[in-house]
Amino acid sequence: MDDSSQQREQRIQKLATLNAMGVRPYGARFETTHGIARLVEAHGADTKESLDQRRIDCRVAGRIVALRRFGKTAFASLQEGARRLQVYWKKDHLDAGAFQLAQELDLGDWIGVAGTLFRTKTDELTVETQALTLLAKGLRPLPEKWHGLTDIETRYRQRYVDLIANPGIHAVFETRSRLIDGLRRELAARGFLEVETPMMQPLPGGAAARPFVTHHNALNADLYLRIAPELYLKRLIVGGFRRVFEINRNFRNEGLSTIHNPEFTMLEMYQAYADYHDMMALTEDLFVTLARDILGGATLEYQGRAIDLTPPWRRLSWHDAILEHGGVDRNVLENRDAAAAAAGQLGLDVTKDASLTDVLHALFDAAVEHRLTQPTFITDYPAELSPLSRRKDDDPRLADRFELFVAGRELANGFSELNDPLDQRERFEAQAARRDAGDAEAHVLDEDFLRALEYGMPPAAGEGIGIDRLVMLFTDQPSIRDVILFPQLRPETP
RNA sequence: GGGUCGUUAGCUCAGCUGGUAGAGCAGCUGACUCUUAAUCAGCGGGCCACAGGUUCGAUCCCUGUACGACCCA
Repeated sequence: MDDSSQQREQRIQKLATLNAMGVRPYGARFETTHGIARLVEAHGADTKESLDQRRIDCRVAGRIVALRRFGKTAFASLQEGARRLQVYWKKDHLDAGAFQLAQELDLGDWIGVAGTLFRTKTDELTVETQALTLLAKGLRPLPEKWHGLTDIETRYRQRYVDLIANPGIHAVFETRSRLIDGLRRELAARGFLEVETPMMQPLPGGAAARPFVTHHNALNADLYLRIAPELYLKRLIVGGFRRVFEINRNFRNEGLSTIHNPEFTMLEMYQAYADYHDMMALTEDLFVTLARDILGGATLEYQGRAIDLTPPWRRLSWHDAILEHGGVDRNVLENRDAAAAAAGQLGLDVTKDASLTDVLHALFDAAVEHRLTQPTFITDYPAELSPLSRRKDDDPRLADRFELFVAGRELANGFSELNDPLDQRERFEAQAARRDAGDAEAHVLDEDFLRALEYGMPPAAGEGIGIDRLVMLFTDQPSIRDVILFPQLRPETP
């Protein structure tokens, strides 16, 4: 961490020079009249004549990201966020101290400039500097101006450098913010109340995943970072909230990949008296509204593939999807051994005690998921795989459930909520049996949740939407690490 | 967890069949009062990821480790 380089040493030397000049290399307050983005927005279209006539004075601040000196004059590009503004100074128009300071400036330094707007003879909007303030001296050289920073590891570990060197990154996170903001706004407009439920839970519930464990000293109790807020949000439906949602982090103790980060952001929403068809319609409505808002239309391109979010989206049952995309014979859906043979042909490992549903589940993941490019609701999951979902009235082996796939990835999971406390207990017990058989991801029986259901939960539908994956889709980013500012990496070795 | 690939100057990258390392940008010195990958002249900067091994000799070959990327589970 304390790596030194020639350039860093030189810049530390410069601090002494600056001090000797009476310049504080780390300034305090600096009043600006404009942020660079706002100034460019306000005056980026003004003509040379108009600027010369009006003599617009401004005070701006930014990081020097380019510096072209010509002896007694210089041009610098100041960057603030993703935007740049050129400033110009010449010896004649600065006092001696300011010019001396200007001679000591380096790429990466933060400066504040007071001056007048004009256009250069190449017609670039520029601030003619009258006063110059050093706001912060940079001690480390910036990445190269042309190729920038491309080393992926450095980009994630030192995101601050990534944001300086690749200002386009700012836009991804601006879109992320607008997307989350838009979801909050749209849900509020539909009568949903935003709530917060525990991130630290005595029992990890609401999803099939391994949790992180932590310990509370004063309570002398282990707690789990939540894998989902589901069971708490449903307790709120029991308590009489009609429509609630939560946007927050979930934590799952599993491997990392381009679509998995151990902490990720999830929207979960619950609507009393509704069913899973209502949630599918709501999802279509939310997505297309956000797309029009943020992308300007219902179509987008993701990694070279055109995707059309215009509703209605295709609905396809889980079993039909396996038939359609798995290239398997219909008897595979009913015959465990035929299914195992089909799975074997795809190179999947099938254990002896895997049930028909387990094998079909593996087939679905391997053969179907990545083929679902256009938005598709896969419906009617096996109840066996859906321990918190209501059973279908006409076939209790299936659940009133859907998952949404776009661009070959699961983006959402929703269902009509199981509100029969006795059935829920049986489902938990079946999960406990799986857990005893070695399935570390099986659900844990939550007595308090069952107690809540026994007070009566109105019929309700709920859904979780993976925000990070949604942002990936909207910003055309290939990896979840590109939409999380500080993705999880192995700790840096010293 | 398995496989493949990568790690060389601050950054982006070369480096042949094994003979102790190069470029561009950045930096330093000088010239230059409207440039924008400014230009011109000169100069510095390296634990070649780390640890072993083979060899007279290793950035290069072999083994292991660390970190990363992608694919698979």
